[in-house]
Amino acid sequence: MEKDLFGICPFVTTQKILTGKWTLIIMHCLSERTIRFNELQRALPTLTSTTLTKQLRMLEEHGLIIRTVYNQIPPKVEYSLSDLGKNFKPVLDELEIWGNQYIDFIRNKKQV
Amino acid sequence: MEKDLFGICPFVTTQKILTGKWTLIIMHCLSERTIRFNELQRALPTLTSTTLTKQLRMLEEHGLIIRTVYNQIPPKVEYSLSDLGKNFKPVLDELEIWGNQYIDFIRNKKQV
DNA sequence: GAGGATACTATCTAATAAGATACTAACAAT
DNA sequence: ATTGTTAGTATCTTATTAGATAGTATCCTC
Repeated sequence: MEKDLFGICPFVTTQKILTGKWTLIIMHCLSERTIRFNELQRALPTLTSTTLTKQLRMLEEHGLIIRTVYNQIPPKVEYSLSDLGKNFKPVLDELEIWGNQYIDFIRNKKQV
Repeated sequence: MEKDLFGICPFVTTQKILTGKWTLIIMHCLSERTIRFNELQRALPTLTSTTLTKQLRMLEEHGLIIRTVYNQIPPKVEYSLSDLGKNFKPVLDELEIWGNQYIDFIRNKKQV
């Protein structure tokens, strides 16, 4: 993304944060509850641990999610939303509404 | 994006549509008014015509924007939102709010 | 002592996307 | 005849992402 607009324009800035291919569903999952790494993997079976780790790290770096490590064996790591992440909820809600509209739209197009 | 979730999950589906690096600001510009190719270029000076064309074509293919060609010389082509594109406005509004919050957040972080 | 559970990491390859550069068509004005 | 205008296209290179594969540490249970 352009340096000149990142940190200035809210659209360019947000787009940069949402570049990851899975960020929206991850954010959606976390908006429902705190969740463990493994649970996320099971929820998104087509996503490998390599990619999941990368996306989570990126969201953590951007301050949207919090990673909590429990010092036990076998390991336990929980992911939850930060305040900034929680404030993202209205975006997710609107995205869900629009996304479902879009899905209807393409279904109708195919039927004709 | 995964075929298994595209067209089913609203988040995965929307993320796919928003992959373009400039789609959000383009949608924002078009949500304010119908606009010509050249005007968009001037509004986004760091974006080349190659990339702008690609993004516009993609949004058109997905049914979010409408391309109107006026048969005159020099050429005139206008871009505007379809109904589906207009329905995207609430998402943009929430994104703008959150994006500005995020910008404040990183500014404060840097100051500390 | 073998296998399972968890949450990864390292390395590499493949796929996708962005951008640089140069060019085009057609007419109007100078 | 040359220049300007608009909305692109074609080609190529570079950058960014995703994903495949294999492996790690530590303890518990069988």
